[in-house]
Amino acid sequence: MVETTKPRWNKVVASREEQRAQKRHAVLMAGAKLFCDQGYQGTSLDDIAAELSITKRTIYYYVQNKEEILFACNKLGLEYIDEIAEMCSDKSRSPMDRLSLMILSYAEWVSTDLGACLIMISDRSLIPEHKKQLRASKLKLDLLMQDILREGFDDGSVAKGDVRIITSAIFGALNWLPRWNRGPNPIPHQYIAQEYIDVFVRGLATEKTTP
Amino acid sequence: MVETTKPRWNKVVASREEQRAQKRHAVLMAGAKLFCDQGYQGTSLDDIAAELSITKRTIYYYVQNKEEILFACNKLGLEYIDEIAEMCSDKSRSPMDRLSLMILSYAEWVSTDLGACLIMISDRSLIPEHKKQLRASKLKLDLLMQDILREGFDDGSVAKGDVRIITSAIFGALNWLPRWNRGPNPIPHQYIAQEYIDVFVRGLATEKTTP
DNA sequence: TGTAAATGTAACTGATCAGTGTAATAATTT
DNA sequence: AAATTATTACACTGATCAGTTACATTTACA
Repeated sequence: MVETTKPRWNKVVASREEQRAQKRHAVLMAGAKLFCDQGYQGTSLDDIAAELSITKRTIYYYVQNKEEILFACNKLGLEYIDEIAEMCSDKSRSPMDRLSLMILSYAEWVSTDLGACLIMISDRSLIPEHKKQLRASKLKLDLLMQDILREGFDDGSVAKGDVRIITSAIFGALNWLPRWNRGPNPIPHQYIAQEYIDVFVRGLATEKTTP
Repeated sequence: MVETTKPRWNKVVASREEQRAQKRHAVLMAGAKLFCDQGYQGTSLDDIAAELSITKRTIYYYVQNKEEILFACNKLGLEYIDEIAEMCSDKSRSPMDRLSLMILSYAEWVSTDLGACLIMISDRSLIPEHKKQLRASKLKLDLLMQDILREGFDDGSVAKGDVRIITSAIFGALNWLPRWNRGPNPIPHQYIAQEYIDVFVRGLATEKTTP
């Protein structure tokens, strides 16, 4: 029997403000994890409180309401998306290189609770204003990927096709990751990403078909 | 202003038993549609009733409870999975052919409400017994795809790789379809499937990289 | 025409759950 | 020590919703 240690507040030496921020963050992380495991509507604030061994009332000391937890998780998740986008915008690298980097770093991100939460949990529970705020950021990587592909078309390194569809295939494969590779013993995301890169870049066929 | 016609009962000449079956089916289809759009927990039986312009009480004339609707939808969805599996088991066709056929027919299936429902709605709301019943069938196509890939390895037509991961990439891309291609003007699934086949079979690179 | 199946009405139960009110008590800062 | 901040205990409201009860009405079939 394994003793499960409840992740209580992170007791550290820090200013009140810092502590407050850390504790709020702990609420968000617990939320993200439970939302992924049980769905947003399937997770009660008492569940989140129990996960942190605190009371529901305390949660309301850090957030206004449940929706704010989901929204804040999504905003946090998108911050890393921005980092990936920046990394993959470096035009000194070849399109294929940047595409591989994108798959690699996106696979890493989507394996975190915040990433998985953003991917798996529908934004239908967010208020319209928040939904709107997130939509643009969510599209960012998609458009960047499309740009990279077009550059690849232009310099001849990428076989032509419909960028929207190719992009949806790549992100679809990656977005599906948290649905089957969560739990106690996930396959390392680096390994998966490398296999995905292999499949998407070189394809399954051993021989190029003659057109 | 467009007049939206409520899809009421299908009034046809049929025996009592047939009508009963048809009406039950209508309940399931309405359920699948709404579950996809609003989630299982986000859909009330009153929603389903409203969709059919009937009362909640009538729904209970055709099903025992809400869970039964989801379970029945999933079982129906899996029936088509079985058909695909059979089609793609024809060993007289090449592995690559069967792989393409699989992508094509799976893309079609996942574009239906029943298919999308099975893919998008977590089975966590099902009772354990029902969950167990479905799990095996869900795995069927996955294992078949893995077999096809291994056959391709053996006859040299498919480049070697980790079958579990390759399979997850293909099904991931396809399973993601209903998340972005639902609504009033979906891109035809045949078109998407063909692009996916292109990507997965020949890959994105124009040149094979020298190992 | 009479019987059984099908559907509606409409109120009700019981459970869950988001969010609040309040007061008491810890812990931390000044 | 006093003031502020953090946390608990706990009961409560109001809403939603699955599932029920019981009766009336309609439709189809024999």
